[in-house]
Amino acid sequence: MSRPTIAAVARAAGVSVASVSRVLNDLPATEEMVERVRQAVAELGYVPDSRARSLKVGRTFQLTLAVADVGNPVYVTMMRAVEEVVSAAGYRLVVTMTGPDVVDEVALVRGMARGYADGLVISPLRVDDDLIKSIQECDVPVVVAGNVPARAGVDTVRANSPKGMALAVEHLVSRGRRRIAFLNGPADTVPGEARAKGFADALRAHKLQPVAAVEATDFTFAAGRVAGRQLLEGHPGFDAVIAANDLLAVGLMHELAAAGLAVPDDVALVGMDDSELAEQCFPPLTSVNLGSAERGRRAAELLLARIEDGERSPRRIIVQPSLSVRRST
Amino acid sequence: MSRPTIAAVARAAGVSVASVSRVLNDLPATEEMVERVRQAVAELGYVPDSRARSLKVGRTFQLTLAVADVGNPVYVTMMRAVEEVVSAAGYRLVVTMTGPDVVDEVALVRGMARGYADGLVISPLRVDDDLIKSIQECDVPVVVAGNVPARAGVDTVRANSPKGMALAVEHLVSRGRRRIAFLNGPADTVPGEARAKGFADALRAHKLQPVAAVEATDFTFAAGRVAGRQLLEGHPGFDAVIAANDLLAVGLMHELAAAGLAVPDDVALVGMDDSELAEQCFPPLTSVNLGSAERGRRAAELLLARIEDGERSPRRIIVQPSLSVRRST
DNA sequence: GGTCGCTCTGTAAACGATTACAAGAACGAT
DNA sequence: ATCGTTCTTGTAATCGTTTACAGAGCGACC
Repeated sequence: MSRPTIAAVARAAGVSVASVSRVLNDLPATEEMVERVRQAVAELGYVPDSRARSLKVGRTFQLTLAVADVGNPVYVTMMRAVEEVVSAAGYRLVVTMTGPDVVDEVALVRGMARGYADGLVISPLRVDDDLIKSIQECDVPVVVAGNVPARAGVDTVRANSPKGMALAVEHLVSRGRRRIAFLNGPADTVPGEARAKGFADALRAHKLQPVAAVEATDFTFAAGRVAGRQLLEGHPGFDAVIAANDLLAVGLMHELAAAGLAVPDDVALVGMDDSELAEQCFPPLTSVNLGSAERGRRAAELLLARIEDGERSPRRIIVQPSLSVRRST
Repeated sequence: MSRPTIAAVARAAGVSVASVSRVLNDLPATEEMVERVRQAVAELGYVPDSRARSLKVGRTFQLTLAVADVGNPVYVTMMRAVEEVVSAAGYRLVVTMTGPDVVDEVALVRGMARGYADGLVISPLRVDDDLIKSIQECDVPVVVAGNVPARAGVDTVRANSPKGMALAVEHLVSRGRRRIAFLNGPADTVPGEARAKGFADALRAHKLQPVAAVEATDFTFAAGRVAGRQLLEGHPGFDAVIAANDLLAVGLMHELAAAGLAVPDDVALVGMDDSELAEQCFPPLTSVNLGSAERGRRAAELLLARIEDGERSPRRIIVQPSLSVRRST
């Protein structure tokens, strides 16, 4: 009833299990042996049990990418990049969603230990000591796509949000805008915090005062609409808005339209992430490219390198941003 | 150096491995035993090896969802729905990308056998005999979110594309449009074929002639733009377009704008899938809701039920569409 | 007090693969 | 003919769990 095991194949072929295993793993064997085993395998439709295999050899040839929200198109970009690198290296990529809570992430990292995958790329929204501890204790390599303290001693690849903010502000200023508002995501998240600080610094560098700032409850379209409405009600005097990601920007865009404000004529709008959505929305959104594809690629490479050599000193890579100018500014 | 095993815990606690296992699995044991084991586990930071565990118990408590393209927002909806159901049942969900080729799907299904997961939901773009065969031979349950022949005898959940097309056409007709064009995806895919047929039938039912039809090379935004351009160049005489999915519709929307045509005044536009993108784009897109969330949910339920009882007769569920009317019509 | 029954714990056999080791075969050289 | 080398194959140990089975302890009942 149940699927054949290697023992069944051995019996059918009239050889030992060791020989079957050898043939299957391309170890030296005679023509005839190969032939007999191949035939028995084909006949029985034998497929090796990867659990047993990985128990013995200690590797699963699976890598995991954990992201908070698959609905965020920036993760799609990252995912594609990671997938490309790891599959070229002979691994299978599996993606899991963690949700916005840090406890889920900790549970994931803990559970990852021993068995599910040979490594993990995680892009956490919020970072706390528990998470860092669980990463350090994890016995499979973990690389963080995001910002964790250097003293944590883990491989990281992160974006340069402040520089990205500077690019956005500079661009708006060059377009003649001076009254710049800020639509942030939750400030208690890693990107939220970084972007708030980056925004403040960038304005200061241009000797500008922030006109208004609101915080959305999430980095989502729906939260962007709600927060966008707040922005419009509270502080109507801006001529440009920078949003902490593209989803928020697009949410705001809808509220601007509802309020009868034209983009970019009345309000110029800059998003962040330069995700597919920036291209797809209308008008196409000027967006700060924080290098999500490159971050994904580098993170994957870091992971593979660490799997290769667990003793190498941790690297911290910072990917530089660029600006994709489109019609919204 | 390496992580502690159950034997190390047993040694540290001064008990047998069986007792440790029992405590960990909540089988009856004395207060004191539980206490000693718990302590040793905490001390050593022991985490059971899930490979060994699943080798023994024959289950991994992982389920896989395989989709062609994570960039397509319709899969995001489906993913969320599947995730909700399976995690409520105590499984972890992993997502893998197959790419557009059927050979990748076959390889995935074959490889899934024995070990990686306890079940699979697959949403194939293209179906051939090899794929069906691999599904039938797979020794973990597979449910297909899509259309496969009934004689294949596999659990399926599919959308009712023809009915969806009928809704779209009906709606456009009620809005006074008669010159309806069709922007399809690749016709050699399962949804492409179904939608082409549905479109033809729906027009016939209203005694209308198709004004124009083009095929995009993919169900993507970029392909939608290219095909949208063809549509505009070749056949300018339409007052409405139905697109085979939202990404194509949005791609076309950009080309319409570039050509100076207003949506919905000059051209009414209907998408399909009612994904998040339909809400996010501008103007918001009227879209046929093919029930992706419900399909995901039902597919996950089917999978769980079959894991429970492998002998039940295969079900074929058809989810009915509805229309989400927005400003594009 | 002896026997029964019950509960708890330990020993050891799985699960299905890989692989170290040893034994046997083949073959050429002396 | 004997020996040594090389190549192939088989036997059995192993990976880290779970769990069937048996033994030990102990209170209760006749």
